[in-house]
Amino acid sequence: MDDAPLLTNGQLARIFHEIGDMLEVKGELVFKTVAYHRAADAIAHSPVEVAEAYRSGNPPRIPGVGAAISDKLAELASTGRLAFYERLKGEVPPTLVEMLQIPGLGPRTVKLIYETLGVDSLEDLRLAAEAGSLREVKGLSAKTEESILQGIATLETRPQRLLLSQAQAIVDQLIADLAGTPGLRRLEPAGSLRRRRETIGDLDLLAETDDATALVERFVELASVDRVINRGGHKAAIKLLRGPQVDLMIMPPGEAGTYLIHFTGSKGHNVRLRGRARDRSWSLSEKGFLRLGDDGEPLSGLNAELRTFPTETEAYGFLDLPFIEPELREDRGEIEAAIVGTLPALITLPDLRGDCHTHSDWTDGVHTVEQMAEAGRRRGYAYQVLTDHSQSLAIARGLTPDAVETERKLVAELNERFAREEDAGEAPAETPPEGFRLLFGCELEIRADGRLDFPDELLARFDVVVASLHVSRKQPRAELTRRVLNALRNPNVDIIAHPAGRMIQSRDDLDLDWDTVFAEAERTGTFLEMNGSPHRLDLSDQRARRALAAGCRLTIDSDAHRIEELDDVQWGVSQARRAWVGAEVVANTWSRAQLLDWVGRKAERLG
DNA sequence: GCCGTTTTCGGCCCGACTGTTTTCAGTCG
Repeated sequence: MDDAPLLTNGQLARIFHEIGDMLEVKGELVFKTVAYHRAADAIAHSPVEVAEAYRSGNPPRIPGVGAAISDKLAELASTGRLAFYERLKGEVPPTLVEMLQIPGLGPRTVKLIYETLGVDSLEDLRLAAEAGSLREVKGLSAKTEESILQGIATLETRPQRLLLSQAQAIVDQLIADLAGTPGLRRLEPAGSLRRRRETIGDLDLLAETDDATALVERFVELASVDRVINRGGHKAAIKLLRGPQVDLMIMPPGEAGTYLIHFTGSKGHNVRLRGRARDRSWSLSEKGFLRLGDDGEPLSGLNAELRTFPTETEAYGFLDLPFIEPELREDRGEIEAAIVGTLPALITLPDLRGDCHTHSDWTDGVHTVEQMAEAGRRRGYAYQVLTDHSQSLAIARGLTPDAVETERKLVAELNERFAREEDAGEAPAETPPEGFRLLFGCELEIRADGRLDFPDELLARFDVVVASLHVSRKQPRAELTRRVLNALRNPNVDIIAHPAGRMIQSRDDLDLDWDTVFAEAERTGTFLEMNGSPHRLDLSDQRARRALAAGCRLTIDSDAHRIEELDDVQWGVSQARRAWVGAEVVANTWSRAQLLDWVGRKAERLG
């Protein structure tokens, strides 16, 4: 059955999540359902193509996947189907599982409503709630009906997840709006925003204040609030108008360590930390560490012992762990690395000495070459590569070879002025000792037939060539891979820009043979870009980590089409940190001389 | 269903809020 379609990790994960959901509704043991969800997450995050590995007879060891689920994976890999899954779907109507998505409605209640009233779909549930028949079910009331109707409405208007950049803007605004609340000492974001995930669902805010009542009051009465989800003495949750849910948590002063860890997550990371605490006879929660007795329960009364810490570093230290950067807290090996002392030193924004991918109004950018260069100079860069599009990308008004020559002259003139100003001590104060230069490059289209968009003689005259693929994205894997390999093997191509060609939440990754691409990028010393545009973040964190493991070198670029977008490198740096990337493998942390030397010797490397 | 230099069986992370409740289950993060 090797001709059965090969399921992606995402598809496999969806199946196991669904199995977990169905078992929940069936009333199966909670730990069993959790095991399926855990396994699904692990498969989704696996760096290898799981189905492919199973089919080739080398099933990888995946934490959370034991004998039973491994058998099911083998069946799915070889036949594309799973008898157990088909049978479950016969027992539990899939529409019943949809009901779990309603906020506030869990498996127990869904099961209860199904068994009492026979309601098995969202639409039936809405009709039953409107007709007032849910209150006949024991334990449910008119209030429950109301909240279910509210939940269905929320579900129907649920916004997509926010891009990291959008979430950051909302949080910045909230923090500004809450600043000046009486007694407020400290207010900062936690959750997936702090971990710098590429998309964000809910927002989390942590506060220290002398007046919790005043802060909660002000929070739930913000002008941007759509409705208040809940409010207590020390926490509250709101839904913003046309925006996400925001959770506010108030910490006792001086005890932020475990609160920050708890509310930053991820869930998987926290579970691991609690297990480690329990191994040492402590129970870990956001409140701190509680000493456990011989019975495994926290000591109470006079014997109770609570340890709290003002900082995360001290809280991790209590578990004999070094501080773990938020971007690493995904339970993807960071705990193990922390234990043996091999956590990476992550790249930071100030490490960047240049930007290798920027545009101007000569093609599809907004600002002039000079404006873009001046902006890069004021950022303190030593270089910025101007990479306007090549001729065949008509939609971006790609440059002909003649236009390239004219633009080259303009760049040369600008650089002469920069050099004069540096010699005269008139350059901006931010200018580094090596000075600033606008390097001349292009964003070279990899055409549908695999050929490159400029002849080699012209390509050889650019300082840096960035190649990318915008057209015929739906070709079969072998075809697409051949196009990218052709670019990698060209002695003049220095960087592959946004290698996966994805747009977050709207366009899937190119179907490439990634292992082959990574191996060839490593062999030829061609950089793979981590594109900082918040819509792209391409390579993704997981792909970049694989590239790193394959020995590839990277760049982190803005792909700016206007001055303000030069700041987008910050999102690229976040993504790189999530991929365990250190500064040394990122080419635009190098000096201008090092970078130009490396790209100048590609022909040698090709042999 | 998964997992193990303290266990191959018996555990499996923790607490706040909500609602319908007279002491707690369900849900969520």
